[in-house]
Amino acid sequence: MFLPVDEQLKRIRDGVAEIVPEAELVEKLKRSLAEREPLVVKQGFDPTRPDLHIGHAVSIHKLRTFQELGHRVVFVIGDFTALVGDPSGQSDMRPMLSRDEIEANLETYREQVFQILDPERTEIRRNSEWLSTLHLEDVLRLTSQYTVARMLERDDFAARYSDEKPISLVEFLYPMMQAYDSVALAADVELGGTDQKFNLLLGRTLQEKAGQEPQVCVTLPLLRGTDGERKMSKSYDNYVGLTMDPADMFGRTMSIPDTLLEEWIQLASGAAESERSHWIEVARRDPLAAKRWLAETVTARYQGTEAGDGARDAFDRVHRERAIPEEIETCVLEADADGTLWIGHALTRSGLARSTSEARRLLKQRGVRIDGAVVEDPECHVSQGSYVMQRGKRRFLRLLVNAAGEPDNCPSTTDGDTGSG
RNA sequence: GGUGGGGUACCGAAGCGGCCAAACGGAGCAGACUGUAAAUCUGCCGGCGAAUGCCUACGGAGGUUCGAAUCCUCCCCCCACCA
Repeated sequence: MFLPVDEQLKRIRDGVAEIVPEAELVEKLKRSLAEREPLVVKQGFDPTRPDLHIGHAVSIHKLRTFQELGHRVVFVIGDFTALVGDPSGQSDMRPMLSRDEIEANLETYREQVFQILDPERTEIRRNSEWLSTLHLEDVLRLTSQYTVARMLERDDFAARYSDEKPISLVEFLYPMMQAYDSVALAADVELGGTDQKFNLLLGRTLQEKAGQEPQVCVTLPLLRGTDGERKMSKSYDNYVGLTMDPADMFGRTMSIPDTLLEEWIQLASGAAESERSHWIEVARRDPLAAKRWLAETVTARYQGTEAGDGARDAFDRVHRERAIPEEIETCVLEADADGTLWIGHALTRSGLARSTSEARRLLKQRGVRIDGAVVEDPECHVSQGSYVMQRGKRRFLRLLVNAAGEPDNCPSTTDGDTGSG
């Protein structure tokens, strides 16, 4: 399991943005090899957002690499902040969670993370373990180890400061806490996105002050979301979730702009280097082909080869042949007393539209089809029976209209993403 | 503690007594085009089963007015400068 340092380094380097400082990593690897002692590699995660996406996966796969190289991976859940909440009030991004909620989220994390990491060799730790026992004097000592000016160097603080946006004092403590996690674990390596660089470096500083050997920071490129602009995030709804169903995974991947292809092939496909460069080349002359390969590969990576194939076929059906998908969800709705159902209500009650007003708009804009035919008349009623109802180009539902008296039964079409911000 | 500037819809930002469900951008949704997209163009974009209609909404609570996002009072919150 203990590969030569060169070999280890090569595998670690692949796809990372930066290793600071690389020379120290080499030293650590050498020592680890000589003493047969694995390195402690940590990364922190926010328990308030338990939905992992393929952007997170970039670094989790790198953790996996360390694991395969025989090192000790510690997955740190930042539950302490979530327990306390953010008293500054202006940030609803850090809601207070109960212990039960945190436990539930942790469970969700496990399921997703162990799609990638080896459960046998992954330690999951909560930072409340060591943070909740600190006394104010400990905290004061910590805060004396860093200066405000240096804090304000951090990109987002600098930006907010010059934009006259508030920065509460606790926010200075978040990076301190994350850095202290490294001290508590005596981490050798910390992983994170490039936007985490500041926090990772702070870990080094605090470790040094604590008399430890500072950790090496390994940053990974941020995967941009399906919009091709912003970093992937659930709150922008530009993400591909690890536990999404295969059709959605495939579809969302297909929707990325061509300009993003190279980046995604590089970071999200998980393919070998030679294969990646092949498809990057293909992407230049035949983006569609490359994108289909990418979508299939990404889907197969998390859902299995079969799911990848299936998703591709289903996608082709809908988008290339403009046929209806083979499998669509069924929604059973109760007819009104007169035995019919107004199409506007069918849209709302099935979840295809958020409100009757929206349904009406869609109808006006000829965005609704029943059994493949555009609904021209916004007042159209359907009688009892089975239909395929379609909103826009890609949202389908099998609609079953029942006699009055039977309750509605829809597979809760809630894509109600309360991403809050 | 003092002085000044602010809080408007998902976000940013106009409006400062009626013409305001609120300009304009962005996001989002639908349509056209296409290679799934992107770009571009068009339309929509608080809710309510037709609506020159009703309800809800411009930080919160009251008030003045025939009429308030706009004026007054008190409160809450944010920012800057000075201390």
